[in-house]
Amino acid sequence: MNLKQLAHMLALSQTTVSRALNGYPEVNEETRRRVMDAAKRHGYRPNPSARRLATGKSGMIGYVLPTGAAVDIDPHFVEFLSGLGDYARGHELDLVLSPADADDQETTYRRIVANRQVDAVYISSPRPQDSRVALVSTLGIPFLVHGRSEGFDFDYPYLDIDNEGAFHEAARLLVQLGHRRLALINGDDRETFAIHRERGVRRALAASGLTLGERHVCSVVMTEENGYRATRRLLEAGDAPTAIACSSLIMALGVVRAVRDLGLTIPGDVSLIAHDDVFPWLKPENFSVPLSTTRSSIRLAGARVAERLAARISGLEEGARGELWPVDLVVRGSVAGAPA
Amino acid sequence: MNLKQLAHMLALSQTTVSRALNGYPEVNEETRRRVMDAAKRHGYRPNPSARRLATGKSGMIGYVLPTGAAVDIDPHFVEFLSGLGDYARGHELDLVLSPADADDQETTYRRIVANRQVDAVYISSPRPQDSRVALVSTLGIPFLVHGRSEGFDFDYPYLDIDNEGAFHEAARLLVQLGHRRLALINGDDRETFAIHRERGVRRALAASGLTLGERHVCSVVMTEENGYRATRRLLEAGDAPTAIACSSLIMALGVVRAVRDLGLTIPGDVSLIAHDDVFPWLKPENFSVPLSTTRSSIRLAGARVAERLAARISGLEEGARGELWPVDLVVRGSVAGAPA
DNA sequence: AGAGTCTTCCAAAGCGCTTTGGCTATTTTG
DNA sequence: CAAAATAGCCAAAGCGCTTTGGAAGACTCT
Repeated sequence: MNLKQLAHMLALSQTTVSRALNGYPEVNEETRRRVMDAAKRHGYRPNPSARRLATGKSGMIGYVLPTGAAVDIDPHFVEFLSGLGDYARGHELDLVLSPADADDQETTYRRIVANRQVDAVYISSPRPQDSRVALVSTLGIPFLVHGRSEGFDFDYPYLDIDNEGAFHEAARLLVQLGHRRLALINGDDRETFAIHRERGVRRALAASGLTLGERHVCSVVMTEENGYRATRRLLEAGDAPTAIACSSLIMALGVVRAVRDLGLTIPGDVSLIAHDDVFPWLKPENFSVPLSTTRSSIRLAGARVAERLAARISGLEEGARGELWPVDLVVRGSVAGAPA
Repeated sequence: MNLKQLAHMLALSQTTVSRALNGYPEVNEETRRRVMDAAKRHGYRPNPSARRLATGKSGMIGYVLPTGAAVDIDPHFVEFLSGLGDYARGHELDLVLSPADADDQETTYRRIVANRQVDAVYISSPRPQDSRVALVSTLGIPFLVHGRSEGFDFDYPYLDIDNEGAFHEAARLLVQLGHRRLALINGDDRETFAIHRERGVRRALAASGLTLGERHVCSVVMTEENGYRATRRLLEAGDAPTAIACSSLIMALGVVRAVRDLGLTIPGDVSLIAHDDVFPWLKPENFSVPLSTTRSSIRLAGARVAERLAARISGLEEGARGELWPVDLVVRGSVAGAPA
């Protein structure tokens, strides 16, 4: 059942039927009702390929997926995806993932924009001066950054959580508890979120005249193993920290294991606060010692990103609106006063 | 730069240019060279929307993503996706995720097929008599099942790992070590993989005249917390098992925590074998006691699924070819002889 | 009553590609 | 050497939708 048939069956022109269905004003309400009625009755669904060719709109949002033999997709991605799905479902919005060589994403961005394969894209895990952000904003496709870049002379729309604030709060709490030597086990410090977190910790320390020792901050891919190694290194050194801030729950698993392996305890010897993106399959309250966390649901962020992208596509949202979500600090058993 | 312009510039018809580029035989090799050359020089890329309208092919593979407030996407998915990406990248294959209400995926399948939005789909986490498999095979779109369904009177193409064999081997090893009371902490037993694993364990036990006690098998969503709870329940009961087979590394985290909480040790009091899908961020050898596992890379499976789907799209693969991958049993420190 | 304004509809021209059905040389065949 | 086959190209017809530029009729206004 296509437009032609439907129009013929209604003894109307394709034009009128098309306009009736798409809500154009120049069609009699009575006629519109007839058309919509017939369309529903015959299960007419406009062919998206055709509509797309005619309008250039695809009804999809895009994501360039960095891949490569040495590249692992972040497990956070799946939760973010759940959120996207929560919104997209029921809005007939599909998501297209375009895998690209992690070292050359530009080609892919250009392709999907030139081909008008998607109506909007989002960018995640941005870095300062992220070339994707610059590229996409010149390409002129609606987009949204999940996270923030930095160092541009232009603004752009984003959704980010207050990483700096979160880690500032976390570090401030630890300092208040008497800790003088903090360590930060961070994610990849080429990414903005990690930079912001470090900034937060440093700011809290500075407020009490403290600093983050050179060897007390490390930046690694967020795996359990890396959390373990970093912790061993920190705690086996001379000026071992008495408190650790950690950028992910998965790394925190490694931290906990390392502390135990060394015959130390949390929070007796070491206090620990980690960031929690709220996974259904790994919860901080279920750690052997319930973990204090800075908490922000990445799934909710995914839903909001989808919602805003949809708004941008339909022109409801414009401009470089930035949205910064506060982060909860949830205190549980893994923090205590500094050991004597 | 579109076909028309390119044709005009070459003083050829669109027909000839199109045929030259698409490798049709009825064009002079000399001419073809000229055309391809010009196309490359001017960076001509056929408009996919137009091609799609004309041919009905989209160059994308589809996946219906079950979503819902109570539905969590499996973290395994992200690794599978990495694998898909590994293949798809460089083949200009995009992946479209169509979020659907988990309780009504049929509508979405029908939509993407009717709209010819994708050239092929894959189905994951199938159950016996899975309605998606039946549906998709009547809809007549190329597809591949990752995992297996059961109980159909027709065959279908799939890629699965030998779950039964894997858990059979694991259980057999435990029995050989003298264990008499095994327990299985399984995933959702409405899914085929879980059924097969249980079958494998039972078969191994039966071979030695043993059985899997009713209360020694449990089926839960594979989270750390559920692994913990299941283990507590198992070990605190009267006829506590001396060995546990566990369907995922994430659950195994909970198992380990529960064992420790009860003041028991692995493998002194309890032996443990878990299934490992090979995550980069959580490795069995890094558990406090290195974990014995049945190992099969889900990422490799993802790549193979993409490869086979591509083959099916281009007609290189046909029929109901099933592919069953063997699973490695990797023995590490978490298993030992049964306690006296 | 005539001019001007709405309202409601339509024919036809795209969008950019693939594919069908010829048409003209050129080569092969009996 | 005439007939048949082949190679190489093209014009035009789709694919199914949106949108432009009218046009016909109804209505308002002076």
